[in-house]
Amino acid sequence: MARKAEFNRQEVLQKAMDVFWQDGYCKSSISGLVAATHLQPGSLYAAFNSKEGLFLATLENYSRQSIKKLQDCLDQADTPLEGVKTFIKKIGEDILSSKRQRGCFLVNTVLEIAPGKTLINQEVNKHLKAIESHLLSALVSAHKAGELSSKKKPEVLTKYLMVNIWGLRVLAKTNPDNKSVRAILAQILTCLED
Amino acid sequence: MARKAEFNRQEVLQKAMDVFWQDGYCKSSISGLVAATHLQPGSLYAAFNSKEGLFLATLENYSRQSIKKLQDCLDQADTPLEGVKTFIKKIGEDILSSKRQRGCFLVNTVLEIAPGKTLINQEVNKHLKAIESHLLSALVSAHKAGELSSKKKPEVLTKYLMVNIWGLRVLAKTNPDNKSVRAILAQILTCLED
DNA sequence: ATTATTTTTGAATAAATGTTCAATAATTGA
DNA sequence: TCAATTATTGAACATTTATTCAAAAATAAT
Repeated sequence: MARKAEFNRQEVLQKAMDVFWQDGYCKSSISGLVAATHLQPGSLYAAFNSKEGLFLATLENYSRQSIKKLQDCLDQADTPLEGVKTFIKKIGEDILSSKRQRGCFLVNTVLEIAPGKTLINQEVNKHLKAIESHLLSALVSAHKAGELSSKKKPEVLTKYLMVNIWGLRVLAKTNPDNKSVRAILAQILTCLED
Repeated sequence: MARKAEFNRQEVLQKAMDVFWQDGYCKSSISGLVAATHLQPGSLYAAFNSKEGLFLATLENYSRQSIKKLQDCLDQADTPLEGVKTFIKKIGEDILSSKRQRGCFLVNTVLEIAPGKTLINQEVNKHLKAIESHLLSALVSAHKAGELSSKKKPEVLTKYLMVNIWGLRVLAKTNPDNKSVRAILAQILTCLED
């Protein structure tokens, strides 16, 4: 017995995420978000409470998509280790192919938001840990399957890979040339090969 | 035949840098900078032209200090390779010791500012390349001195190390525990040891 | 058709933003 | 002492900001 919402939540989230991802939280204005989402301020606030609320929703949206990408790599690979390697290689391809260098939305956000116990900080760290945890379980599987040297500790390897992925995401923002990206990628992957 | 400026440029730059480094370019307000530097808006604008101008000056200030830190490591070490190792270890110590996790001012800035050909983007990339170039010459020296396996290419190694340093700087913003940082650091350093 | 309920609209609000500038103060050389 | 020159002050400016809300529109059940 009421009116239905006219907008598609997922579409709005995607549009808003594009804005936030491109310009960062602080520089993204409500008027810009209104233009991008084709929702009036009132509708935006009715649906997401605040600029921060909308931002948190887009962060969650991004995190979900990122984890799905990792999971797809793992699902399609013959072995866990191959899946992890493919995932990392894809990050490299991503850097080389995409024209606009937006890096990683989560990493951008960690560095943009001042350190502290704000909601945004808590949430973005939660999302980063979720990705790390998925990567870890893949490497634990690889370890158990004997794909990794028994000397290697999956926990350490995972954290090291996360640091390298983050570094690659920074690299993405510096207009790197193809050759460099490929060479760096090869160097990173060596930790999984011996 | 004129009045002297009352403020010390270096002190003002340092205070302004603290603000920008802590909160980012966008979120740092002129009123906050006025409070931190004890300069009135008019004086700030007379000295630096604009918020952007002041920011660029603090970036340059930071870059100069960073390069000096690297150079100090190299100067005090017995060999170029030892100097590079010390520099990287110090980044780890920095992460572990400092209470407020501000990461690296340059990296924060690359990720905050939207990609494009803005002055800020050009300058921050210039500063990052300057650091990379200093690191490269150290590794070239190490290579010539036989400290590095002749198979290794200093250029690739440098870029790889830069990516890892950037990744460490992101890590700094995620409240990492001591054990993780040390383990990651050890893993990174292996590329210089075999 | 009527009523109840929810969504949409978009103008209005108060606060904060970066920047300017005329007035004032301080210093220097003559 | 007196100009000349430069620095400092801080109020004022026009924008832009995030947010609100009363009115209007749309839907669903009775």
